[in-house]
Formats: sequence, C-alpha cells, structure tokens
Amino acid sequence: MAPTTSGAFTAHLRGDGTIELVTSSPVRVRFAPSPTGYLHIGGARTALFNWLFARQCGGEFMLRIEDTDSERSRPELIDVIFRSLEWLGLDWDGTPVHQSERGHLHQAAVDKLLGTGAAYWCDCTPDAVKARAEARGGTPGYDGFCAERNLENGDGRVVRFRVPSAGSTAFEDLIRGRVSFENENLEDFVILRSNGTPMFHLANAVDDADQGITHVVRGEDLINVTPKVILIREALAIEGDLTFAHLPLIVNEKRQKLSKRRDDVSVGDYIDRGYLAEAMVNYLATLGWGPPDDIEIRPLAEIVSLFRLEDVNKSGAFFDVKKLQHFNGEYIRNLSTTQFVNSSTRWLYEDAPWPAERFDIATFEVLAPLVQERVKLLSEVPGYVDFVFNADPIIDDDSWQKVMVKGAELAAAVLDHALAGFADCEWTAAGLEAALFSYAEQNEISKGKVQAPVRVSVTGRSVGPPLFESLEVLGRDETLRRLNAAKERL
RNA sequence: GCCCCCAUCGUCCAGCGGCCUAGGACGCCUGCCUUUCACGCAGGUAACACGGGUUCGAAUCCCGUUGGGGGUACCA
Repeated sequence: MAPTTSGAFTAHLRGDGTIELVTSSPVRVRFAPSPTGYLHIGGARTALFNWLFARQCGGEFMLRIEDTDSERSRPELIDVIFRSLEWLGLDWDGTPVHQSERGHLHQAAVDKLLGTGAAYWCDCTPDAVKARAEARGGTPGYDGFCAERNLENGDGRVVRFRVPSAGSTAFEDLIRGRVSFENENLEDFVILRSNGTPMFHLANAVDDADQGITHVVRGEDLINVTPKVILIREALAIEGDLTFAHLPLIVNEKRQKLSKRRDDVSVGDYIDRGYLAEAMVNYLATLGWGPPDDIEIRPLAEIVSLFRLEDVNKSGAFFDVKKLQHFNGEYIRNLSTTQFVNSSTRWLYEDAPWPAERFDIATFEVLAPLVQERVKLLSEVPGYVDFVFNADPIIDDDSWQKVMVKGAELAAAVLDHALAGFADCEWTAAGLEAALFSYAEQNEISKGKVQAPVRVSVTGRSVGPPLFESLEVLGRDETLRRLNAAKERL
C-alpha cells in the first residue's frame, strides 16, 4: 500500500541559487494548470489522480498556476479553474503558487546556469533558426549557432540551455518504466525569453524543487519535456529525487488528445448540463485505472484507498459520455429526495421553461421522487414537470401525431370516458386509475393504449412521470380543462 | 522527417506464464416486470493487431512488422 517515495529530504532552491535540504512529508504532488483556458476533462483527470495519490498516502496536494507566458495567460480564468476543482471536491493544501510572482527565483536559476556555462545568450531570431534548419535539410531545431559566441545580455536575446552533445537522459516512470532520450536529439532549448520571462521547463524545474515536490504526475503529452527538466535540475545541482508518472491521454472518438477548441470538454459545461460532481469524479477515476474487484461505481473514499498510481494504464482512454451518463443516473437515483430537489434548484429557477411566478416548490417536491428515478441529467428535470407549471401543456408534435391523429378514434372515446369518470371520482392516483382503466377492462384494450391519449392531452408528451400521480398534482379542474381542450383539437 | 509512447470486446477496465472454452461495466439486441418512460431482473452480441521466437505451456516474456497517439515553439 505504501507509495513510492523519495525519502524524507527534499531539495530546496534558495533565492540566491544555492540548495538546502529540508525535511518534508513523504509525498507532495502538484497540479499545475496553465490559465489559457477553462479546466477541461483532461486537466480534471490529472488533478484527480494527483489528488488520489496524495490523499491515499497522507501526502500533500498543491496547486501551482503556470502563468509565465503573459501573452497567453488569462488571469480571469484562474478563478474559474479553482471553482471547477472545488466543484469536483478536489481540495488542495496550502496556498496556490503563481509562477508569475516568482520571477526572482527563476532569474536566480538562469543566472546560475549562465555563470556555470550551462546556458548561454543567443541572438538568433526564430526566423533565422528556421532558415538555417531548412538549409541544413529540413531537420527542425536549433543548431547551436550561438553556443560558443559568448554573447552578453542584450535586446531581443534569449538564454538557451546547453544540452550535452553526448550521452542520454533517462528517468524511471512509475507508469511506463524506464524512458530514455539521447541527448543528441535534444536541441539547446530556450529557458529565458527575450522579454525576460522564464520558459515552462525552467520555471517547472525550479518551482518543483522549491516547493519540495516529490512526484510529478501529469499527462503523457509532457513526457518529452521531462528530459529537459531533468537536465536543468542536474545543471542546477538540485538534489533529491523527483519521481515521474505520465498519465495516458484522454482522447476523443478519433483517438486524439482532447482539445479545448475541437472537443466539448470544459468541466463547466458538464456542470451546466446537470452532471453531479461525484459521478464525474467517479467516472474520471475509471479512465486509465480500474479497481481490483471490478466494482466501478463506488464512494470516493473507497477509490482513494484502492487507487494505485503504479496500476494506471499506459494507453489512451476514450471519454465516453454515454457511460458518464449512466454513472450520473446512478448517482442521481442514490440521492435522497431532499438532495435531489436541492441539486435541481438551478434548473427549477434559472432557465426553467415556465413563468417563474407559476412555479411552486411544494408541488415539485411531490413529483420529485418520480422524476428522480427517470433522469440521467439534472437538466432533464424541467421536461418532466413543465406541464404542471405552464398554463398550457407544450404539445410535442410527434406524440400528438402518433397518439391523437393515428389513434384518433380510440383517443376520442378515451377522452370522453375520462371526462365522465374524472368529473366525480375520488381525486387520488388510485381513484383516477380506477376511473380511467375501467375503459380498458370493458373494451379489453391494454392499459398502455388507454393512458396514452390522456397523457398527451394533459402533459403534451407520450412519455413522462406516472400518469395518475401527475393528474393528482394537477388538480381536477385543470385536468378536465385540458382534456376538453384536447378533445376540441382532435 | 526525427524523437518518445502505446496496442484485450464498438468503448472503459480485469488479466502480471498454467485457474482463460478471456471476466466485469457502458452501449447495443431479446425477454420478463409494467399505465408511458425509466428502474429492476434474466439472457444475448462482441476482443487478446500480425509475424517470429523463449517455454512443457503465452493474452501475459523477448524481437520485428503494422497500426495509432504524443512531441518536434521565445505554449504548457
């Protein structure tokens, strides 16, 4: 059960570039989103797996906002990301760190690398780099043009890391085993932009060390940047081990990495559609991992204790909304009625398909249990009760066509029977049932066929909550009025 | 092109050399239950990419092929 740890000491980089070793909790992970978009499914899964790993072994789950690219970062999104994590229930430890506020640490690291010759200034423009690459034969990448020019700081210049020309850089990945890169395939990459801000690799290496991170759990799309981070750590003489675990990507139906613009994957959108956080988290946990006993739907606490980072899959997982919906339906049905009513609030009051003044919570509460066992998404709730809160039912054309037009003869007879029977029957579900189904018995017609015209007349649709309970809530006068209206429309 | 990773039902997981005539879940199909729908219940459909090894024995180990994905930025 014990997670792989790096021991009780963690390298800590001081502002002046020197290193100190500090004791720390055995495991400390971080989720490090870049505020260039909303939190999406992939990020949520990465956060979840980090969180599960930390919570399971009593470690710490930190947050770090990677906003070193001022051009792309959108500060207003940071709060959206926090709120999405809160919605998911992934609580974090300590105060979130913003990389943009730690420029001095990054600068100190760059200075140190410059001082030891592990990095150098470069005045090549991207265009020049590309032009030389094409002249060489199309192999992309920087050619080390400025490596021995001993340039000083200057306008428009960047700092590049001097990658060893020989040897290889490898690391042990908890999920993938040993991953190795030949250094000759790594170009001298930029660590400090010409505008003075640090690049991702540099800030990442420095901050992981400074925050005492022990395990880096992230998407596989970042696996190729790992050797660069390791090279930087080595050049900075950062001690202590960093264990990596690269998670398989979550993919779309074309088996490509989920993309914010191409795929519909914002966590916020799923909140809006009526998914429960518990269902989302539970489903996400089954993407790339499965419990040993094959029981997929279960409390988070159990997942926390069963989860093993080492058991995570290596291959990409398709985000199957159908299966998510099934999970959601299960979670909705497991709610208490009160919880269900509370969870439905925004669909009852905000974008409800009825005039606000006609809505009555007490009436809804009567129907709620019947609705609860039928919906897979909370956004479906209004569709089951709108007939009560609208002055007239919204007639569904297909339903009307099928039941009231094609079955016009039966519909007319049933309506007459209902009108007569409902006029003085006991106004309870049982009383209504007896009054209507006496027609089915007398004429030897299935109850299903008999209830259909009444349902369509009163609710507008051929599907919905149980009919007699619905009528009971609607009331005698309104029911008779709608039955008459439908009869005239026949 | 080059680098890295991956490969079991349509999909998500189980399987870690014999318990596999490959198990569970979603989906789909059948039936039952039933006032519609949904739930529930009982069934069914459907996979070890291919080729070589290793081994008494391979879905499981090794190599290759093919296929897929990720990366290849002064994004992260």
